[in-house]
Amino acid sequence: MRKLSHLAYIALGVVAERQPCSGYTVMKDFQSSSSTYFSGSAGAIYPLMKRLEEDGLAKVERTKAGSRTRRTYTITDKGRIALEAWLASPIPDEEVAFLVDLLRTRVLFFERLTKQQRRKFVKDCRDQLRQRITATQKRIKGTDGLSPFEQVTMTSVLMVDEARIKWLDVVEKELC
Amino acid sequence: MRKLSHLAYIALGVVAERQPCSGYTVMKDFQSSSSTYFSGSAGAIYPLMKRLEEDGLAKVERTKAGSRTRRTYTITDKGRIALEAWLASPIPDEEVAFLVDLLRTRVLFFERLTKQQRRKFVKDCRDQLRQRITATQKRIKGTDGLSPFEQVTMTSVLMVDEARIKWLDVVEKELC
DNA sequence: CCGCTCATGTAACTGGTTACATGATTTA
DNA sequence: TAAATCATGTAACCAGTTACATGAGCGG
Repeated sequence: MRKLSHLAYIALGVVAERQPCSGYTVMKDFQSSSSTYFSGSAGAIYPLMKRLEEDGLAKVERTKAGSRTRRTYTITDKGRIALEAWLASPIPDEEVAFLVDLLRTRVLFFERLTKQQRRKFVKDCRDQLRQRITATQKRIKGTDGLSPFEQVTMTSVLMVDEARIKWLDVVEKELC
Repeated sequence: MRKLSHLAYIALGVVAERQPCSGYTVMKDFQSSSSTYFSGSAGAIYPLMKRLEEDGLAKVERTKAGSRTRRTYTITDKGRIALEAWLASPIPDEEVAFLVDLLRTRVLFFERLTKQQRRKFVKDCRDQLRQRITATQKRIKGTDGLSPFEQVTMTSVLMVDEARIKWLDVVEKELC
């Protein structure tokens, strides 16, 4: 069986959680996720769902709706095993290290900015992060029916954003 | 002019910093970077350098070395303007939000793991993060000739990793 | 019946990836 | 002089992206 991408594993996890569900459900899940790494575009999800089915990780039930086929996915035993193996497998160092932060990247080239520009950058980022934090807090408390797993996942976003703000203080102190 | 990718801007920044330099230098810079988002593969960098030249953002000086051509890049005025525009432009929300954390993703599906497996996950992650922190600290202090910009950038990695460890404490408390 | 959301899909593209190949130069 | 590293590149591939198209079904 071909190696699964991160997108594939996450999609499989979504199916496991929300089954029986449509590709559309999976797509919407990605789109409403607080992480923006995957856009959750139709062009990514629908072919992926097909692949999951081809690989026997999910099974699909087809129903007719007028001229169209409606597809409802459920996870198979094979899919469950693959998902759990992924979840329980030792996390490779590269995955632990796989962190992207586009703010950090820009500071690498701060040399080319004037102090004013740097201060503006720091201020803007701080404002945006604060907004994001408030929004995330609201989402954690406000959304009912949020599983503890989803809550803790969002807490991660919160804590990392707080760390990023603290880091901005360092940036300001050291480089402005 | 075509829109530049993140990789392109970063590469342009590297050229600006290290010029005159070869594509190989840029490649090695990516590979030794503490961020693993880009692999810095030859297949990405060399075509990219060509694109930068085509777009007039970098200029290249060709010298002969035996049967091969050696290329030395420097940034052009146009390139400098593009780079500074990128650096000084307001950071779009999506970029602030563009954070990937593969540990977080897994916890989303923690439901499928036993408490033991969860504890193991937390322990493993914590160990790996601690190692990473130590390594990063060493790199900050140990590497001589590290610019303050590079130092602060690495500090970001440090602070975020520390936040991730604290988050793991929450995971343990709430979910194990 | 209009507009919105649910739902499914495809075509063209893009910007990466891995893997391979090979020559030049330095150093032990 | 052999091995390592510097240096340049390409071919095949792949998993995403955007943009487009279209139909079903429901509420006002």
